[in-house]
Amino acid sequence: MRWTEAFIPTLREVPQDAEIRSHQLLLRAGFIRKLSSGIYTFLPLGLRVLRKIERIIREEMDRSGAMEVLMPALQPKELWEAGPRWDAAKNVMFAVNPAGSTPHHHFELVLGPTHEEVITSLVAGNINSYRQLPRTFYQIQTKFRDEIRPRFGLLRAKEFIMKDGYSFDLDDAGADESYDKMHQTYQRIFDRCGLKYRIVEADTGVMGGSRSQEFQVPCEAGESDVVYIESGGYAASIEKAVSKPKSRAKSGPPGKLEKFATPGVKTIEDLEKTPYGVASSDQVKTLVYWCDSKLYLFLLRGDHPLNEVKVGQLGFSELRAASDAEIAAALGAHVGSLGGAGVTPRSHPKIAGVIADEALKDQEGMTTGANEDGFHLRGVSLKRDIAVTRWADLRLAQAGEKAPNSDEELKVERAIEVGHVFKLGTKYSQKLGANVLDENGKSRPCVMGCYGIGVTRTLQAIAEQGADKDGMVWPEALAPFAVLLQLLETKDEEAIRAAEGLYSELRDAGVEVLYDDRDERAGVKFKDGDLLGIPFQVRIGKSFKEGKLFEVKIRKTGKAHQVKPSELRKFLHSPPP
RNA sequence: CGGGACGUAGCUCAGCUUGGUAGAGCGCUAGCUUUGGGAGCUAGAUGUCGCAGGUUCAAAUCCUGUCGUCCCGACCA
Repeated sequence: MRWTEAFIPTLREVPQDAEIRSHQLLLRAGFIRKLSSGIYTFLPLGLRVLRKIERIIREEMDRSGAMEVLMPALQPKELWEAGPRWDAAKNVMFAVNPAGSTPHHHFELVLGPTHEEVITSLVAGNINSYRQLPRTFYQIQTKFRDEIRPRFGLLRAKEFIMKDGYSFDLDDAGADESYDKMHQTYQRIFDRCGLKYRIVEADTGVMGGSRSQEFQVPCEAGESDVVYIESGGYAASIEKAVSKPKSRAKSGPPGKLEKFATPGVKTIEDLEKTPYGVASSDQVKTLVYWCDSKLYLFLLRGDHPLNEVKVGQLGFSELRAASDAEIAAALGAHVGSLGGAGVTPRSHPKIAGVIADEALKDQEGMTTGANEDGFHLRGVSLKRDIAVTRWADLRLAQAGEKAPNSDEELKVERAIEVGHVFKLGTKYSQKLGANVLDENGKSRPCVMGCYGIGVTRTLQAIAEQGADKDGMVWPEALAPFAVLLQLLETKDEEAIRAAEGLYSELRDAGVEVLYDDRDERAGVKFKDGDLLGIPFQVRIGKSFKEGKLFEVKIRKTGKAHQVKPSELRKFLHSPPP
């Protein structure tokens, strides 16, 4: 393609509404444009990259034996109401009706945020026998979510392209096999995309299910926190991560429970300071949450943050921190002086339970609030003084703690989630009637798995991971073009002839080439060329004029090489490192 | 939805405090010069100052409302 006939609106300056590198570069290089918040147009170059990512996904999904289908974006609301997660999903779905007149549907439509319900109902209606299993379907298409806060360009958009795969098996073992196959397929896909990524144990969230892993691309601009150890023996999302706590500053012997005055002390840190000098690890932190309309106390060691996702896993569906006023009404003290000691259903009828983190089990000599403003208790024994109704892992894993399965220190890094695999079980198939008869003639719900890749998000993650100070750097498999041919001596007849000739030759040979034939100064072409990130820049300029040589700059290394025209094809085929 | 910032030319932004003829750089058009890392000079075109009210002789500027955008948080692939 000739640049002078293409649509490549590059920007010299950083667009005002782009914060992170990849978003800025995609806009500046003319790959995408924003239509509205979280809604983007793919321009020709961006679309070429998108199509290449999709092609890799299709090839690998097909290789795994999955079959592609195309499902409707418009879906009946009733289908969702019949499914297992309407309450959670309705908050992110767009409802659709004619904009200009009164609705003429008998039912409402929604724009699909994902397609588990659709595929499950398809299978329910068309697969009846265990002989028709296992089957794995996939789709690559636009999905819609009314994100409460779109951000970072394609990373969190209202309209985005996803690959979703869905497996149906007769039994659990089969589902595990399907899951493992997809897990491998995902590695092949992301490897081919040239991404460095980490596979982490993950929470299943509203999807539900029993096994789940995320494919995370380490990157400062990411929205997920990933916990891992260098050796690779453990990696989990921050929501899921488990850790061994550090030992306490001074694990006290059983002592006498004693109340002492702490005027003005409101925080764990206040109590650490003189004159009190109580290490945070020797304190019990008391948090109060509304869980499904009941108040619960959550106790953790002073140096351990609460992981709200783990609280949700205890079986609560709605969770919200109690306000100071609500707490005062229930406990008789304000935040800063709260504690679990002496709290029982009889003494505090508004408190439905005291849930304590496992790290506190059997601890003695702790310090905690006295449920009386300005007073704390020391010598607290968890066993003796606090009526814990339930023990659980409530802790947010922290960098510097030890992994659960080794003595290696955990690290935490930001990452972009590009893929997620779930073993769903029978949650959807039961609810939507995707049953088959097994070999004994007994009806059983299919055991399902689902497997997502954020395609548009992956595109930006690749841009983010590959970028350098001059622009984007695309891997050869995904670059919008393989070669950028730059004519630099725009007034030199011989150079023009050589460039035109090379352009035809490369095209005839099936090389994807973008020919920068603009009447621009060399500097402009260099800057634009580096910005786009095409792997090879073949320059016809000074060295051609002087010695009939092409100059090939390899974008990744930044190195320029003088190449004889006759050896160009060979050079491009096997470039120096 | 809570907190913060912003909305002026295609893009990046100044002007607003202290009301008085709408600005710069880049880009665009034409010409001359220049020609290997976003050229120089000359001449041009380009604006409902987000929108709606209000205050005022007079509003980009002050006030109120509203819409939009971005950032932090809650939500999530």
